Amino acid sequence: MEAQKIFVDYLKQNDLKNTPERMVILQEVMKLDKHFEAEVLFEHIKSINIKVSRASIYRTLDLLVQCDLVNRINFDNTCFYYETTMNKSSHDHFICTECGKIIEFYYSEIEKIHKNITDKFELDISEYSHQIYGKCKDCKQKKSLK
Amino acid sequence: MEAQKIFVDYLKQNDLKNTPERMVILQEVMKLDKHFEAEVLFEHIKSINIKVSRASIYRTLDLLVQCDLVNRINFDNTCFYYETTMNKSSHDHFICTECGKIIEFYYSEIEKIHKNITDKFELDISEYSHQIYGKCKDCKQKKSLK
DNA sequence: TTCGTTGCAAAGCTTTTGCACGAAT
DNA sequence: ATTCGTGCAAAAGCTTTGCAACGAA
Repeated sequence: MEAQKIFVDYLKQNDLKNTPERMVILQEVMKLDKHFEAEVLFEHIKSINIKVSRASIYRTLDLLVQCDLVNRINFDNTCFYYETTMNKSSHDHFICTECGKIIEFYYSEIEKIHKNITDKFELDISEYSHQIYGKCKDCKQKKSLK
Repeated sequence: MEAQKIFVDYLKQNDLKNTPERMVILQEVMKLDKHFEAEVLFEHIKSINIKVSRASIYRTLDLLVQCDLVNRINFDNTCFYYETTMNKSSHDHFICTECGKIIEFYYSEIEKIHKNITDKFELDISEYSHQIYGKCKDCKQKKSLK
C-alpha cells in the first residue's frame, strides 16, 4: 500500500488532522537516503523553500514511527537516525578506524541467529545494528611497516 | 592480569598521571553491575563519601575505554552505558524498545562470521557492536491485547 | 618546576515541551 | 466552535570543554 494512504488512514483513525506540514514531511522523508537525521530532513525541507519547524519535524517523525512507516534507530548516541521501512534490505558494515573505509557484508547466519533468538525469547525484532571496527588490509600493512 | 595493573601501566606508558581519583574510579567501576551509567557511578562514589567530580568520572571512563578495561555501549540514545570487560566472554544485546529490558546472548556463529570476514578481507578487527531492537515477550503481548 | 589533572560552571547538542496563535473538521 | 497542530523559544538531559587552581613526577 502506498505510504501516503497508510499515513492518512492512520491520522483519520486516531482523530489526528491532515495538515500540509505532515504531508510534506512524509513526502520528503521518502526521498531521503536510508539513514537520515532529523536535522537533515529539516534542512532538506528548508532547502526546497517550504517552512516547517523543527518541532513539527520531530513530532511528525514520531507519528510515522507509530504507524510503522519509519524506523527510529540508534547508531552512535549522537542523534537518532530514521529510515523508511519500505524496500528495506539488510547488510552489515565493517568500518576501518584508520581510513574510514566501509565494507558491506552479508551473512545469512546473522538472520539465523536472529531467528533463533526470536524463538528462544519470544521476541519481536524490529531492527538491529551490527558494526565491526578495525583496520582494513591497507591500513594494517601500513601500520606493520612502522 | 589485574585491572589495576593494566590501568597503571597504561597511564605510565602514555605519560598520564596516577591520581587518587583515577584509582577510586577504577576500583568502584569494578564493583558495579553489568551495565551502568556514568551518573550511577558518580552517585555511587558520592555515596561512599569520596569526592570526585562528574567531569573526572567521564574523563576517566574514557581512559578505561581506551585501555580496554571498559566498554562504552549505546543502547537507547538516552545516555551511554558502560561495562567492564574483565572475565567476560563476548556477548551481544537485545534491547526492548518498549520497556528498555536488556537480554544478553552469545552465539559462536558471530565469531565465525568475524573470523571469516577477517580472512576474506584481511582485516584486523578491534571491536564490534551488535544490538538487536524490538519488543520483548511481555511488551509484545501487551501490544497485541490492545 | 613542569605539565597533566581536577572541579566547577558553562557550553554543546539533540530532542522535548509549554504556550499562544492559527488552522482543520 | 472545537480541538488539534504549529512555531517559537525555552527547557531537558547527557556529555564535553574552558579555565584557574592544584598536585604528581
